[in-house]
Order: sequence, then C-alpha cells, then structure tokens
Amino acid sequence: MRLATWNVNSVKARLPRLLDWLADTKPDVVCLQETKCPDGAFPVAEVGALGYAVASHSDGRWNGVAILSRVGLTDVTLGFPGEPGFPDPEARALSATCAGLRVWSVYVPNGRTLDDPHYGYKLTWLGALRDTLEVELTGSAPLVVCGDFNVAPTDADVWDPALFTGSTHVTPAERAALAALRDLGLADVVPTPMKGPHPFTYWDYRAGMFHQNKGMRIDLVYASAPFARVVRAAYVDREARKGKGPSDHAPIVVDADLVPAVETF
DNA sequence: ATGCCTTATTTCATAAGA
Repeated sequence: MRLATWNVNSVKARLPRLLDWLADTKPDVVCLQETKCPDGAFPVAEVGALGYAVASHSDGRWNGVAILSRVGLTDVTLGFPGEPGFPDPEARALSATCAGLRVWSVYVPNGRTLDDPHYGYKLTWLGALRDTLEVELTGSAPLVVCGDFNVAPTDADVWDPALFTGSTHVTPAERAALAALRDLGLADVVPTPMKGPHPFTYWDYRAGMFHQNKGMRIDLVYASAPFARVVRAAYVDREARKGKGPSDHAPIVVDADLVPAVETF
C-alpha cells in the first residue's frame, strides 16, 4: 500500500497540481488537510476519474480535511466525540477504514501565539484526540494518524530553533501533547528528506524560505505497531513544493507491505 | 535554478496561515 498525507492549502486552488501528482505518484490512500472547500464543492468527479473515492469534512472558508482512497473507503467518521471547538467544532479530523487500515486525517489548530486563546484550544484539542485514539487503539486493526500537526517534534525539526523562542509549534506543552500520542503506542514514521539533512514538510511562502531550505517538520505520520512494522519506506516529496502555484507544504509518501484486505479498483 | 506569499470572502481590504 502507498499512503500519503498532504496539506494542500485549498483543494480548489491546488486541483491541477493535485491531479497531476495523483497520476504520477499513484498513492492508494491520501489524507488531505486545509481543503478550504465548502460542503458539496469538493472535486469528487475529478479525483474519481483517477479511481479515488472521497470522504471529506468541511466547514466552509477555512480548515477542511479529506481522505481519498482507491482501495476501499468505509466507516467514515467526521470529527470525534468530545472534539473541542473555537467555539464550535471545526472540520479538523476525519477517519475511515481503507483496506483494513484505520486512517485518520487531522489538521491540528495552529495556536497563533502563546497568549492567544487559540493556543489553549490547540492543546485541548490534542488532548481530546489522544483520548479518542486511546479508545480506537484497543482494537486490533492497524491504525495511522496523518496530517498537519502544527508542532515540530524536536529542535531539529525547525530550521532555526533560536528564532522560535516564545513561539508556538515548539513549546514543551505542544511537544508533550505529541509525546502523549506516541505513548499510546504510535510510532513517528520519519520520512527521508530527499535533499538536505532535515525532513522538513513546510516552508513559508515568503522570502524564499523553500529555496534556502528554511523549513519545518510539522506534518507527521503516527503509526500503530501493526502498521509501523510493515512500513518499508517514507519520503518527503519536495518536488511537489517546487514550481508555479505550490502548496506551502510538501506531501509525505509512505510505502508499506500492507496487503489490501479488499478488492482494489 | 526550486527563486523571494497565498488563500478565501461579507473582495479593491481583511483575516489567517506558522
């Protein structure tokens, strides 16, 4: 199975690139974040023409998550029980079963600044996600949580740790929230960078950050043991960050020796 | 060269991103 996750920063604005990328990369399952796509406007027919079924969860202007699959897409759940809101729940989590794998696509709140209520929301949201995953992980099915976590797990995951002092994405509390997910038995599937020493997945659009490789690793793949043990390789597709009209995030592609339990189509 | 911000909408300005 080839699994991928990508914060596309608007599925509408990215559609031509997304379709080309799907045709070239041929993932079986794709988790998307920041689809920014109002209900009913998701390009279902366009990705369907490439063989993908779609589950999407949107709230209009911002946020939005989706899962594309060409190996089955069942038991779709929007959000999760007890999901915090700001003030109302947003479209930040979506789960489905694809070829026997329980797949989560998540877009963790940004947090904005340490003194902003959004930061507390971010921590509460991650805690609530942990509680829901704890319940799901009592099952025996392999599980993977993919998405834009908006947290750099270590100082090596930001291009200049000193510049992030006093900022979100790197605080002990945010990193502890990630550790609490790993403590459930989820393994961080660290992708190969393809270029340079750091597997960054995000580079700001401004000031030529990508071209100087001043990035962050904030998109993550957290795999339960039954999935982690069959992962063969993972890489950051930084080619997708190049050229005209890219997302500010690059996809992560994971290849695993997971035999689909259902027919492919 | 990969090349110096982009997206959405209550659009010609603002909010959000991280």
